[in-house]
This record gives sequence, structure tokens and C-alpha cells, in this order.
Amino acid sequence: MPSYRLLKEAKLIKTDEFSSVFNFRKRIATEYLALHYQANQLQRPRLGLVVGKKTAKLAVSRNYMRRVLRELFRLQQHEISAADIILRVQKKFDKRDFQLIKLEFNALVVKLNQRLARAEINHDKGHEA
RNA sequence: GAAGCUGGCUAGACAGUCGCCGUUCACAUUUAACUUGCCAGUUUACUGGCAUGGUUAAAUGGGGAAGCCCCCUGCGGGUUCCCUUUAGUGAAGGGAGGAAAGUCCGGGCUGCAUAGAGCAAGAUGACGGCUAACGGCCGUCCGUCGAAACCUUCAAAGGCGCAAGCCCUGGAGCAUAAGGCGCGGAAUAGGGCCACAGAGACGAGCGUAUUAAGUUACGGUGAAACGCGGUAACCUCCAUCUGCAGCAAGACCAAAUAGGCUGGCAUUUUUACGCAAGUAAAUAAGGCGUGGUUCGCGCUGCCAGCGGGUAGGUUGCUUGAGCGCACAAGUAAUUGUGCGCCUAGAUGAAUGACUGUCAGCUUUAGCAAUAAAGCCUACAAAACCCGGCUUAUCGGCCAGCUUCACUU
RNA sequence: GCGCCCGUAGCUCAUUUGGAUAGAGUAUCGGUUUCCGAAGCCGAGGGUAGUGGGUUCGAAUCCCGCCGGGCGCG
Repeated sequence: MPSYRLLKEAKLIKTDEFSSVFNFRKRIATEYLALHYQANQLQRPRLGLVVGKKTAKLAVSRNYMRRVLRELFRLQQHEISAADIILRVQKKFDKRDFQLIKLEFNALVVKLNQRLARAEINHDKGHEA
């Protein structure tokens, strides 16, 4: 039985960790979200969130977006391959858009897993060659 | 009853599943420290072993598998087993606001500075009170705004009436109610400014008339005119207040790397002192890098300890000018006494997601009861803590004030 | 947590200090020129100075409260 608890180990904390993911320069974007990622050596994915003041002026709406994304990550964490992920909100959304955001998030996860799997294969091939 | 206004309270409710952050308790495991008893070595103080001894502190995850059980059938819970690792489960109770906001004032707290006074700079400004303090609050005075009511007046269509007039409607004006707003000191302490118009705009002078006499009166404009005006939200003066910084304050613990200090080791040669050991000063050798080589150029070893200190962590961190009730003092702000209560502490930043029922609002249908659909709400989220101010705000409830009309 | 600056025509800026007509360039529209355009020339419209209040005879300008935008320090 997998646990859906969200632990401190599953979060990106330090500025260095954030910058290293950004510098890796891999990015998947949809209308509302942008996902930066970098494969890590841990057994689990780690999440960092960026919600800029530019996307929503009010702290309330920024907090809402953060919490929704964290919840989605929490429920999906075992389907996501091991990588450091930063979710960046590009466009404001609220409670009415929840289903839309859920679909976008799922699409992002699928895409991410595909890309990581492909990278794994290429990496192995490179080793054999 | 109508209209206008003021103040206070509240900020959907209940239940379920998963999840987050503190607090407390219980038991279990691991680690560390201290301690008790026994045994052995050896000696009068240590070392080792044992107890599944005691106390304290800290931490308590991750992955996998099949079956069974439970219910509100789910991304659910329970149970069993395996792998890895130093390593967890359960229970109770709590978890955003009236503005948490803007950061406009005032304090607490903390560090630094500080004999006293002054200058500079900034702030405040009726009078009296409240307060830890304030630019806040309360009371009074003053100024100003303030109604569809009252009063005055005007207009016009209609109604009633023989007529005077009345009713109704609209416009204007006056003085106001409750209430709102007000940086509300000083203009002979001094300086500056006062457009256009006007003869003249801050110094008095000019014109006309008049008189013994610059004696007296008047002067189309203009906000202000013959006067020792107006303006201090122009400079200024007077009175009062203010040391500077801010929890990223401050305190403690403390990696890696570089550098500092101390000690030891390694090390070429020369000189001085000394019988010697050695001490002191200078110096290069050696090694490494560059280079085909000599020359040349650049760098200077190892170990231990100490202190400062960065990342990081802990603390400050929530019991406080606290909240509620009662009584008393006071017109009130507020204060005193008694009793009761404990109410968020995150730090890439917890307070969330989903579901159901009932309220609430909107729309549609309907005479109505009600039904269906939608919204699950306004403004908005703590970041050391308080007292205010200002601004944003869907509704709901309660209390009070003023004016007018009607009834008794 | 502190500190500072800016909002004027559709756009870019003057006028603000020291109060009294809100002005220039560009864009728009009309005319002229041309076979038709462009450029040029002539003319016109466009503003209650971000917003609300106050001081004053008079406010873009002085004072206060909001709204929006930007910058700096730790």
C-alpha cells in the first residue's frame, strides 16, 4: 500500500537546488503551468513551487494555487519518476479552473515520464557505444 | 409609518475520507550521557563483562508482495509477511483576520551610543481630560458642510370651490436637526508674495471737494482700497516632543574550503657565540608546474591544537498595556476590584483538497407552497508583539438619535 | 523590515522650483500639391493634469488620504 504522505524530503528547499534545476534548462509548458525538471539520484521525486507576484497580486490566490499544486503532486507522487521538479505558474487560475488544472498537471506528468524514460535509454546507449 | 444618520456584533453550519503544522500523554525501538548492583583483572582508583537494571535527552523513515476483514465502495482503513535502515505507533486537544492589508503614526522588546546643555533636522499645535505613548480617543467651544421635512418665493398642468384660496407637481432661496468634516497657535519679531482690472496693491502717495492746517470726507475696479489688509498647508517666530537602528534586532551551537595564531616533525649552506649540545641571523638547496634541454619564470612541506567565522541549525517565539463576566468611580474616553479562561507559531513558508445534507444568494417556471439550474461566496491570509489611523468589503442581526406625518 | 521616485492629448515629453493662457513633436482627420500615392505646406479636433478632499481670491503646481507603476538598501 503506497503512502500519500508528503514529507519534507519531497520538497526542494535550498536556493542551490532551485538554481540547479533552472540551469538544467529542461522545460515543459502548458497554458497555465511550466514544469522545469532534472533527474535526481533519489528514490522519489521532489517538488518546488514558484508562484510569482506577477501572476497574481493577492496573497490569497497565490496561496490557493500553491496548495492545489501541492495536493496534486501529493496524490500523484508515486506515478512520477525520480526527478527534481519545479512547477511555475504562468497564468492565474482559481477554483473554477480546478478540473482544467488537474488535466494539465496529469498531461505534464505523462510527458515528463516519457521524456525521462527516453533520456534513460539514450544514456544507456551512449554507455554501450 | 416615511426619510436621513450613528454605533455594536457576526463573517455560513454539521458530518465523512485523505493530507499539512505545533502541543501534551502512553507504550515500544535505537543512540548517547549519567548512575546502581554483581563478577573478573588489578589495585585503592581505573578497565572489561553482565543485568534485556534505573534516570534523562534526542530521533523514530523508505520500498515491495499476496490473501483476508471492515465500511459511507474510495486515489479508503485495518491485519499479515519480506527487503533495507540507527529508526513508531496510538490517543487527546488546537490551528488566520476584522481588517491579518497599506506601512501612515505611537509604544514594548533587543543591540549600539550616551556627563550636562545647546545647534541642526523632523514632527505636533483651540481649551480640558484619558493613556505606556501617539498625529489616537472622549467632552466642550469655534468654523464649515449638511433633508424629499419646515419656512419664504416663483412657475405651470390638473382637481375642489361662486370667489378668496386649498391640494398636488417642479425650480430657486433662507436658516437649520441628527450627523459629517476641519495640520483650529502667532500677521506691531522680521523677510517674501498678492496676476488681470484699477489713478493707486501694501510704502504711502494721487484726484475731487473742504479746512487756519495732510484737517476732514469721498474715490468706476477688485478677493482685498486709503487701514498699521490677506497669506504662516511661503520662509519664519513661539510652545511641546524626538539618541540611532531594527527579530534579516540580539544570543548560542557549528561543517567544508581558504587564511590567522601556537606547538611538534622534516630541511641546504654560511656566519657569530660555545668544548659540546644548541641558540640567533641570513641564505639557498630540494620538490612541483611551464619548457625539447641548460638558463629562466611562478609556487612552497607534513601533523596536531586553538580562536574568529561562512553555509546550516537552535533560540528569540508567543502569557500579553491579554480575553470574558460582574460590581464600583466618571457626562465620556478610561480606571479600579473580584472571579474565570489559555487562544496559530510556519520559515521555498502549515491552516488544504474532495464529498454529502441543511441554510444563504442569483436566475428561470409558478398566484402561491415549491421545483430546477448555478454559486459554494464579499474584502481578503499571520511572519517579534501590542495601541491607533487609513483603505477594501457580500450579506445578516441588534441598539440608538433627528425631522416629518398619522392614531390614541 | 526600511528608504525613495514618478502618473499631463492615442504615444513621447515641456509647463511644477517661483501659483493666474496647458504647450510642443508624433499619430488622427480635412484641405493643398500629384495621373495616384509618399514626403512637404496650411488648418482642425483631441485634456476637468491618476483619483478624492482641503488651503487660497485663484491649484497641473502647496498640504493630506487613496489608486497604479518603478527603483534602491539589508
